[in-house]
Amino acid sequence: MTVEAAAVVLSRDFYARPTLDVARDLIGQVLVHATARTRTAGVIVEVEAYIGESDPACHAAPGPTTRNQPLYGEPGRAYVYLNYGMHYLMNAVTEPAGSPAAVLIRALEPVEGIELMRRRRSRLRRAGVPPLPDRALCRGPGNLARALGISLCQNRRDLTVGSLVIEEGTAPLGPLAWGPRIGIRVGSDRPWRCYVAGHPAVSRRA
DNA sequence: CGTTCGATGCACT
DNA sequence: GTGCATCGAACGT
Repeated sequence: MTVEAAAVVLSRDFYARPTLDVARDLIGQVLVHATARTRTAGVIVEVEAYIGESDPACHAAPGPTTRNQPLYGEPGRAYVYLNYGMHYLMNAVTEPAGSPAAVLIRALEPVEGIELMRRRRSRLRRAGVPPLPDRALCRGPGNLARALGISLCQNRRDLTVGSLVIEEGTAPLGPLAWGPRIGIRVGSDRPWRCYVAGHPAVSRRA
């Protein structure tokens, strides 16, 4: 007889803290999206912090707008938006309500529902093109959203309860590294990207 | 290896 | 009308 330990879901208090602390502590936790068919899940290995109206790269930089409203709201909720017209990017809202900030999830090491991930990621590929290796399924924020089936429907969802949650991880990962955030045109001086050094699922570039 | 560039939708000015 | 918190195909070396 086998007994599985019940997964512990991260509490709201976890998110209601300084964003850089939340970013660091999210590494190694497990992002889970359960649909009617299957659970897809992966260990977080790369994140970026976006902190306040004074951060020019944060969506709160222009002040409150329709789109960035979730950033000002309750911590522990999802902030999902469409980028470049084709990719959904998922954040976890941080800091107490009224303090607009979030952590962008940039890469996962897939652990569950890998075949479903591969199906969701499969583009129109010619015959003979090899399938994506596991480490590439959730490498990059747009890719992981697609692999987990995350879209605008998940915007504002409570990450502490329900079908989209972040659970406590168990296995320790390698040493962490900090560096400038990727792909932004402003605010790249702040070293607010945190990732597992040398992990194969971490997105490249610089 | 490396770099460039087009796809694509919508929030914001 | 402008500009993205991207991705991957298509080049060049």
